[in-house]
Amino acid sequence: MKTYSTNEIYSDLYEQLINAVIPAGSKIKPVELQSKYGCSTNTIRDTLLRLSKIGLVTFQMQRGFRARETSPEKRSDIAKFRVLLEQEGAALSIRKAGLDWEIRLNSAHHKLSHIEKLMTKHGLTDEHLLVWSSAEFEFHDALISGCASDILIETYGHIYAQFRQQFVAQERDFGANYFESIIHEHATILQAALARNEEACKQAIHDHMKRNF
Amino acid sequence: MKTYSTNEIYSDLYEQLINAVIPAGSKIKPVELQSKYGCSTNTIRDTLLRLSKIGLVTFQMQRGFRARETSPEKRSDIAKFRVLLEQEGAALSIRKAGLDWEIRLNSAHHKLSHIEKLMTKHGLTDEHLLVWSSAEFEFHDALISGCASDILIETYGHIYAQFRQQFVAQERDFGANYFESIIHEHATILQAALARNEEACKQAIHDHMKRNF
DNA sequence: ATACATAAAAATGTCAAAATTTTTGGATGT
DNA sequence: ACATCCAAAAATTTTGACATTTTTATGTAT
Repeated sequence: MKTYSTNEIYSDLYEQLINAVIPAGSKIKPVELQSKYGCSTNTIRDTLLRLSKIGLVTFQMQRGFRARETSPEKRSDIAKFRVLLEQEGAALSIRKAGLDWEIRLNSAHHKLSHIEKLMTKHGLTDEHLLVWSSAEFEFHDALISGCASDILIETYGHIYAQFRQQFVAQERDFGANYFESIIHEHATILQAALARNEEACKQAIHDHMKRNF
Repeated sequence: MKTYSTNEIYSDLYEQLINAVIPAGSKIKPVELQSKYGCSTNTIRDTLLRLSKIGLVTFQMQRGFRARETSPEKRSDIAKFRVLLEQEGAALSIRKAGLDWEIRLNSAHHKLSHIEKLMTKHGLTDEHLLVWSSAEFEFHDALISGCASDILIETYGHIYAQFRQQFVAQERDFGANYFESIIHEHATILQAALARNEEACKQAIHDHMKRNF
């Protein structure tokens, strides 16, 4: 039986929350996870408190932990807030960042684009989806990485994670043209960013997300 | 000797961090707080993890806790980010909120205004500053309270706390005209909000904060 | 002096048990 | 049937001891 280090417990729970293996809104009881991870309930509690920092888990005194609730309103809320942060981060990057940012962004898009092509050619395995998921984050993260605001980047990371948590369980109808749209949207964002066109980039970010409003 | 409940420990540490009694950047060792609060180190650890959620405390595995660092760059960063969130929250409120929001905002301003008048008449006791501090938050919180975005309101709360932490220790030169300016700025924000003038309100929020950029 | 290795001390993390609080399920009365 | 109360069960929180890791202090070689 596999033994887990604390960091592995954290990562594992993170993954499960992001991918709705632990469904949004469900109760999380340290006692039940204890046996799986082979540690004390206290270590689980500790880890869940750390996960509550990024908002994947909610915590109430004497009432324990839950995977953050979801609802159509909450999804819309998160999506709109994500747009606000990403637009600001991208605009600041366009205004202030240098060549290194362009290179970072370009390379992140290249990687993402590569995976997206694979996914349209062959089907969508869970494996692929996992790789895509992290590549997509890296692209959006790169987009705002030139904004010179640590707090914006930090917050964006939390919100992106929550966004995943809220949406992953929902849209299981990845039609073929779903990914075609996404691919095009990412390209549009990249183009506008590299052209240093603030308004076009904001618009592209908005369009990328508007299906989730 | 006073005994503390866990919630009191949380509040007490919160206050100390907000008011830089625990200076920004300083190490926080559970063992040292244990005797003061009369509990085990683990309870302190638990509390500090909860405080790290709102960003007042940073945590690194195997390296414990620190009050969040400060620097001119970080202060500027937080101030600008706060403006972004508050502008958006206020704009959304202006667009969407109803009469109840206006009443809430007006009453929060009334309370704040009352305290501010007291402060200019009599001097600035620490007592006054504490009351003012919470009234100021309530005003800004009321301003964005009609935005219908839980995540924005939640995040704003965290950022406001961090803002306080970053700035309280710094500007100890509350000149007489410092508070006069603040009073005027709050009034300007209120006026623009009640007039449902989005652009004027955003401008007023920016002007209120720009000394901190 | 500087750098490096090592031992001692301090701080942090993990655990299992005990204490506290909340939740559950059934009995009672309206 | 519905609400209320109570006791049992379950879940959560706190504790103090122990294990691990990091930091500090000291000594040695370059």
